[in-house]
Amino acid sequence: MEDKRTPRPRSSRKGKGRGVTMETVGRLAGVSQVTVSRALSDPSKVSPATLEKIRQAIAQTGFVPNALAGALATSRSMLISALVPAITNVVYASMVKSFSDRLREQGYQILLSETGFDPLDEEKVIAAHLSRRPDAILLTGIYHSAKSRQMLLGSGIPVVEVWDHTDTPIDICVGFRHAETGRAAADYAVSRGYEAAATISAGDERALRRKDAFIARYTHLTARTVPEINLAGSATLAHGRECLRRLLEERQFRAGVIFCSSDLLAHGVIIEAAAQGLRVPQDIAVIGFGDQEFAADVEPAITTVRVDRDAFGRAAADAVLARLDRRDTGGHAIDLGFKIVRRGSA
Amino acid sequence: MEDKRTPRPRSSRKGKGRGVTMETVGRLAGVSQVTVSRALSDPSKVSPATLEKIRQAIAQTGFVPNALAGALATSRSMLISALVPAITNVVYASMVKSFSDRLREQGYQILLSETGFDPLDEEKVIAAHLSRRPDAILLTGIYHSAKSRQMLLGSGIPVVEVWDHTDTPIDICVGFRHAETGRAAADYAVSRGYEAAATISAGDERALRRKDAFIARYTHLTARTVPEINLAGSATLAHGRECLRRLLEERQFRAGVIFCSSDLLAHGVIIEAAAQGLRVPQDIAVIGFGDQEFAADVEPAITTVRVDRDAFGRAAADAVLARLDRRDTGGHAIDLGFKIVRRGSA
DNA sequence: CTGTTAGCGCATTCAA
DNA sequence: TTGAATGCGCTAACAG
Repeated sequence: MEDKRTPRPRSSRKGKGRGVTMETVGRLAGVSQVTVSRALSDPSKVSPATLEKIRQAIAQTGFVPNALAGALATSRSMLISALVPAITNVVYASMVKSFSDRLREQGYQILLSETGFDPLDEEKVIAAHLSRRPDAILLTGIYHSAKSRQMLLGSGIPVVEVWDHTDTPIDICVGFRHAETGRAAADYAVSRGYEAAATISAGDERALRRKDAFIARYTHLTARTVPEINLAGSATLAHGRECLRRLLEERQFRAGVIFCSSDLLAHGVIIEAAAQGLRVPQDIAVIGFGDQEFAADVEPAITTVRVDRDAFGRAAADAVLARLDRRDTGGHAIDLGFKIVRRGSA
Repeated sequence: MEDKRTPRPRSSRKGKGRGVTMETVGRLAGVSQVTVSRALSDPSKVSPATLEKIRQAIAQTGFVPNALAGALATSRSMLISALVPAITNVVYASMVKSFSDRLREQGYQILLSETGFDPLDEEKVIAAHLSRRPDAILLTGIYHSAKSRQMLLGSGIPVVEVWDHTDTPIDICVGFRHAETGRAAADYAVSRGYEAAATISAGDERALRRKDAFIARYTHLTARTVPEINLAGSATLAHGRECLRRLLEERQFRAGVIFCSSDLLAHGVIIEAAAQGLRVPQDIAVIGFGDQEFAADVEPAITTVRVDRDAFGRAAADAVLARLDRRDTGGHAIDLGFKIVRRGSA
C-alpha cells in the first residue's frame, strides 16, 4: 500500500498532445502505430525485439489504450448493460454481482443503472445505454414499454430479462414465476394450519402479483378473507413494524400467519411482535420472501421463499456469452424455480 | 405496460448496413449527416421544416446515436467511473446512488465496478476503466498502488477519493476520519461507565483502523485491556452472533460494551445476546457503525456512528462537476465528519 | 441555415 | 514481421 502523495500537477494541458496514443508509443519505439496495436492484441505477431521496445515505450508513457476508439473500429464495445430497479436493494445487487463476475472473466465490463419500477423511466435509461453500444443488455422484469421493446429489438444485441418469467421473452428470459411463489406460500400456510392469514406487501408490480396469488389461493382453500396492507414505499424494517401495528389495530387481525413481500418486512414484523409481547410463530407466524442473508440468523429464523439470485446472474451471463459466441440456442425462457425454506417463523 | 410480445426476428444481420447512422437518417430526410448531428445537439440551428423531416426519419428508423463515436470525436465520454469495494454492501451502494443520481441529472452515466479490498485488484480495474476514457473517476479509500496513482495522475481527469480522509489527496477527497470515530466511540463508552470493553471487527483496513483507535483510546482512559475479535470475512449477522459467543466463551468476556465495525455485526450481537438470555444494554452494550437503515428499528435500537453517505455522494458529485465546469477550486480534502447516535443498545 | 472537409484513436484489409 | 491505407460514426471548424 504505497502512499507517496504528490499533489496533482494541475496541468490542464488542453491545446494539443493531450492523449498518449499508439502513434506516440510507436514513434518512441521506432515502429508504426499498427505494430503497437498488434503488440497489444496478439504479441505473437510481433518480433520479440520490437515487442520489448514497445513495452518500454508503453511503460515510459503510461499509455492506456483508448477503448472507445477500439470499440468504434470493431463494433464490439466489450461493454454489457445491466438495468435494475434499485442498486441499493441487495437482492438485485447480488444478482448483478454474479452476472458481472462471470462476464468480467471474459473481459466484459458492466454498465449499471437504476431504472426504478416505472417502464417509462426505464425507457430513457435503455436509450442511454444503447447509445453506448453495449454488446448485450440485461433487464429486470418482463414488462417494458413498446418503445423500449422496439429499441431493444432494433439494437440486434442479446437481451436478457431476469427476475421473472414469460414464455415469450424479447430474447432470453431467466427467472421464476412470481405468482407461483405466492401460491406455494399459501399452500404452506394452509398446511401448517394457521387460523387466519394476512399480507404485507411493497408496492411494486411483482410483489403485488405474489400477494394476489397468495390471497387467491388462500381464500380458495379456506374460504377466509385475507386482510392486506400494501405499502406505497419500499420494504424496510420500519415499514414491517408499522404494518403489523396497523394490522393489529385497524384490521383487527389477532393471530395467524402473515405473508410478507420481503424478508425485511418479515423481520420488521418479528421485531414488532416481540415488542408487543406476541410470540412468533405461536401467535403471529411470518413468511418472508427472498431468503436474504440475515433471514436464517434472526430469532426466530425466517421461513421464506428462496430464489437463487446467484444462479440467475450466472445463468443470464452464460446465456449472453453463448449468444455472443454464436453457440446460440433458440428462444430461451429459463425457469429456475424457487423453494419454500421452512424455519422458525412459520 | 405494453406486452405485445413478438419473438425476436433472429436477424443476425452482419454483412453491411448493420447500424442506422446519421448518414442513413440524413439520406431519408434529404439532408446531410451534419445536419442530423446539429438537429440533435442544437435544434435551434436547424430550420423547423428540416427538423421535422429529421424527426420523422429518426422515428422511422429507430435511430439511436452512437455515443462511442461522439465521445471519440469530442474527447468527452459523458461517462464517470465509480469504484467501490463491494456493490452488495448497502453502505457503498447508497453512496454510489447519491453520487450517480446527481451526475445523471447532468447527463453523465456511471460505470460501476467492484474492486474488493486489495489495491492490486483495484489497479486492474482502474486501468480497465481509464481505457473507457471516463470524464472523472471516483475511488473508495485513500490507499492505492503506485501504479494506480500514476495512471490516475496521467489521465488528467478529476479523481475523487471517498469514504476516508487525507490531507494529501490525489485530487479531491470527500470523507471522514476513521480513527476519529473509534476514539469517539471509546469516549462514549467510557462516559457511559461500562465496566469493560471488547471489539468485533471485519478485516478490512478501515475497519481495523477504527478498532485500533477505539482500543488505544479506551485503554488509555481506563488502563483496561480490550479483548478483540477480528474476522477474516465480511460483516454479517451470523458473524456477529458467532463473535459474541466466542467472546463469552474463549475470551471470558462477561459484561460490558462491544464496539462493532458494522451495524450488521452489532445486530448479530444483539440477537445472540437475547438468545443467551443476556440483557442489552444492561449486561452487554453494543455500539455499531454506519447507522444503516435498520439500526433505529431493531430492539433495542442500535447506538452507532452515523456517517452521511448521501452527503458524501452528493459532495463528491458536486466536486467533480465543479472541476468539469472549470468552476474549479483548489486541492480539496473535505471532511464531512460523523456523529455518535445514542440509542438503546449502549 | 446547410454542406464540405478534417480528424478523434484504433483495427483491419492488403502489400511488401 | 512490418507498414500504408481505409473506415468505424460522430463533432468541429470553415465555407457557402
